[in-house]
Amino acid sequence: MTIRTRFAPSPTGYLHVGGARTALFNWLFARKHGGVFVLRVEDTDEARNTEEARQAIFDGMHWLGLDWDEGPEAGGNFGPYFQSQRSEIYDRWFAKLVTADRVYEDGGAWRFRFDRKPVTMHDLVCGEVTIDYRDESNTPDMVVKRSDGSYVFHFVNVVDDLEMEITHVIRGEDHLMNTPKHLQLIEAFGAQPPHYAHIPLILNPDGSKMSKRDAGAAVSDYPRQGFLPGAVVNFIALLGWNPKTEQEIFNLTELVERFSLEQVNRSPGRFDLEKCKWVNQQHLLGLSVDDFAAAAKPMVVAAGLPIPANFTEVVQAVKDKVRLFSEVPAALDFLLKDEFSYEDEAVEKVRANATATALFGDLADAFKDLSEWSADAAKAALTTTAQAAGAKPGQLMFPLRVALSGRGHGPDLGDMLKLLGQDRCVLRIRQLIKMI
RNA sequence: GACCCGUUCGUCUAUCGGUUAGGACUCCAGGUUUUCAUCCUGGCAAGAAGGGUUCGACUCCCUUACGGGUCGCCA
Repeated sequence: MTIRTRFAPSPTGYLHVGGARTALFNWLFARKHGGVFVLRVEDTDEARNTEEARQAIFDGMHWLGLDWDEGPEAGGNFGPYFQSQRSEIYDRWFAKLVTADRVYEDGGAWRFRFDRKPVTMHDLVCGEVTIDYRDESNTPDMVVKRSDGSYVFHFVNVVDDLEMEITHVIRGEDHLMNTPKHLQLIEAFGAQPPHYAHIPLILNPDGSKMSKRDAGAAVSDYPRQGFLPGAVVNFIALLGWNPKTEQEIFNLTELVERFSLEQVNRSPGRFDLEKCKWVNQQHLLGLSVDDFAAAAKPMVVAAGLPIPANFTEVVQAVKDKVRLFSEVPAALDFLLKDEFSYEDEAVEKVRANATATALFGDLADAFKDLSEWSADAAKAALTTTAQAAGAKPGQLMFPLRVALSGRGHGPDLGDMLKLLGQDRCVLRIRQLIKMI
């Protein structure tokens, strides 16, 4: 039996991290078992569907690297994969309900008559859950066909999972109470239900439900902020699932190898952006300089900074010092232009450093007198200047860093000396002298 | 309100009756780096509460509290 999973978003808003994780778990499960991952668009709500939303969801899936074997763009033998194009199929299944006398008209709509008995589901994550349908007040017969003739979610969702031969339905816990309804429908059809696995929801840092507008909610924000897709996948995979090892950084292949539904947690997790950034940094560390430069370039351009011929070299200097691509422009702006800001705190430290204030003039002169400029030559000049005054070279290094970059943190000093060149270094030291 | 599900450091989590309750993020303190970052070491920090069961409970059961979910001609 081939395992078949599906992700079934409705195009009524952007792809959010909860949906992305649901898609990811379905994808991982299918890949892990050599199965098929289906994308189905649940666009039965004509009033709320938008083409933009549909596109945003596809873009998000592509960006995350979650390719689907069947569905829009991919084709397949169980199409069409847009529910709006499957009316005839639904009509056929609805007729079965009519024949079996399981639906009745109510105000122009059709309701499904529940079997009044306890219904137990065997969830792969939640275990056994029983809902008692004898309590009619709590489980009123549900509408399956609207008065305008269209079908509602519960009906089309169940029919399509059956029609598309889905073997495992992995979805958010918000669907847990829907499942007994779906089981009743499937029983009325005389069909075999798929396996179900309900995964816990993702919450905001404060524990409230994560929804539109919340920070980190939209998948489309991640490329904008300079996250790597692999890092986002890594992070959301670990939210509600654990690999039973102390390793925390995984690529997609490793996640596929390790994934299993038994290791999915039961309780909702809060989204911690700080840890997500850390995961991103870990992934960034493993990137080649060329790949890093290519990804950072658009950010630098967008910040209005010039792209020099030696851009890759410049980027190399900050590569291992940022957690996000979006931090790159601010991290190297002083290397690409002469106007940059000074951090008060850093300048204050230099001002308080008597050795620096006393020797800065000599250092600028020593730099200016060098016939050949290189990081090593400049460092040698710094050492000579310091020792001539009976000071340690190290005492001048932080002040020099501030003079060259305006800040206390940044690239390696040697990289800055080399990239800025002789004239700029002399100029910037003299500029700082004036400020202190 | 009714019905479901859940509850270990601030956060993500390990533990499947016997542990000094482990790891990671964050934060703090050292060290490495003559500078910055990386990195290394150390530290702060947890079983919601109350009852049982048991020789023994974070682990099993009950109650309460809290959190989340669901109760649509939305999906």
